[in-house]
Formats: sequence, C-alpha cells, structure tokens
Amino acid sequence: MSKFDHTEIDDVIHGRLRLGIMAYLSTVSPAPFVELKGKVNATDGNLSTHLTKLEEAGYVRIEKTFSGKKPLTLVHLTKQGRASWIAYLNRIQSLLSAAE
Amino acid sequence: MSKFDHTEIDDVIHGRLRLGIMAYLSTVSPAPFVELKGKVNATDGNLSTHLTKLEEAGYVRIEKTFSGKKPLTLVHLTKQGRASWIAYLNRIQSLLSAAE
DNA sequence: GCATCTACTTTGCATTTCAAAGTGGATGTC
DNA sequence: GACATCCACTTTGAAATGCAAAGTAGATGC
Repeated sequence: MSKFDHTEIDDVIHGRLRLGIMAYLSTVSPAPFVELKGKVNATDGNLSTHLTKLEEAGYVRIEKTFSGKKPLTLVHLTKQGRASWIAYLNRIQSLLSAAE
Repeated sequence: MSKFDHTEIDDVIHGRLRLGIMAYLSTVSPAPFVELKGKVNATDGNLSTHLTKLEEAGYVRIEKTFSGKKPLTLVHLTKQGRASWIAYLNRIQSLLSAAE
C-alpha cells in the first residue's frame, strides 16, 4: 500500500475544522465550548455539528455542566480520541515528509 | 489569529485525495495519470475530477500527449502549486507540532 | 414584564465527493 | 474486415459533507 494512499487517512480527524479541534484538545482537555470556538475560529453551529461528529466517532466526550447559572459545555478528548490523533499524526507526518 | 484556525488551511490541497496527489507530485513531476492513480489509490473518475480542481486552482498543469498510439496524460506541478504546497506544509506542521 | 444576552442546537441550502456509466480510439480475434 | 475488447480517461447523478442563518432556552438588565 502506497504512502500516498488517501484511504489510510482518518477522515473524521482530517476535516479542516475537526483537525483544529483535535489539535487544540490534544493540548487542552477538557476545553469549554466557547474557548474552543474562539481558538478554531468557528461559528457556533459549525462547531456544534463537528463536535457531534467527533462524539459519534468516540473521539470526544461532551460534558454539560454549569458555571454559576450559565450552561458550560466541556469537551473532553477521550482515550480513543487521543490514540486516533496519534495515529493520524504519524500517518500524515510520513506523507508530508516524503515531500522534502 | 490562532494557530488552530482552520480557515488558514488551503482547502484545495487539504482534501484527502488531493493531499496525496500533491505529496506525490512534489516528489515526481510530471507524473502520468495512471501512475498517479495507482499511488494514491483512486478510481479513474475520482482522480480526474480532483485533477480538474487542482488545475483550476493553478496548482497543476495537464499535458496530453501520446505514448506510441496510446493517450498519455502527464500531470505537472506548477510553480504556484509548489509554492502553495510549501505554504500548506508549514501551516500544517505548525498545527501538528503544537500537539506534542 | 419586556428586551437582550449568552450558550448552544437545528435546519436547509450549497458545495463536494465518489464511483458507475460513458466515450473514443487502438488492438486482438476469427 | 467486422466485431469484441481493452486502455485511458471524462461525464454524470446520487449521497455525503460543510456551513451559517435561524431557532431555543434560560439568565440578566432596565
């Protein structure tokens, strides 16, 4: 199987916005919805849908709590999410490093 | 602007299949259509449409020649394509390296 | 008590992706 | 010498994806 084979790339992580989400969560987890939104420069709706997708894949866990009286949504990177992230990193690094 | 901002990622290059195409072309240019197809594990139709997209973006140039009597389509990475590829590499490396 | 704000979710449209079907010329096959 | 088949792509239409506008629900201001 070729190093350039796109089917080996995890599509759930590879989506542009989701890539940003995963990268950020790999450094800060859990992260509040609003903080994440600012970091990845997403609209509310867009972030919400992509988080749902990541949650369905088992890569993040959504925790709904409160900060005082306000709702506070925390996004946790799951163990599986971290493992998939590492795998993605390795995959993409080898693809990119082929191109020096 | 955040390092995790997905809007800074070149969407034309970032598409899974196109990423493979660009990576391969960055090492081998020009590459024949059929060779490329094998390397990136694409179907004919899929490769054809993505090449059109890359061509419209000015990242590749399609040259139609013959190998004996058979049609031979060569895909060249353009100067602009290479520049955008380098920019993409830098962009994505910094995103990924944030996640150690 | 009405309007506004904050923190999300839902919805519907527009774009993108994909592979099956199509095209067109060269090459066997009898 | 016609008919089928193969090779090298392109076109097409259906399905998935991405996006932001509109919607929801509770808290806060006036």
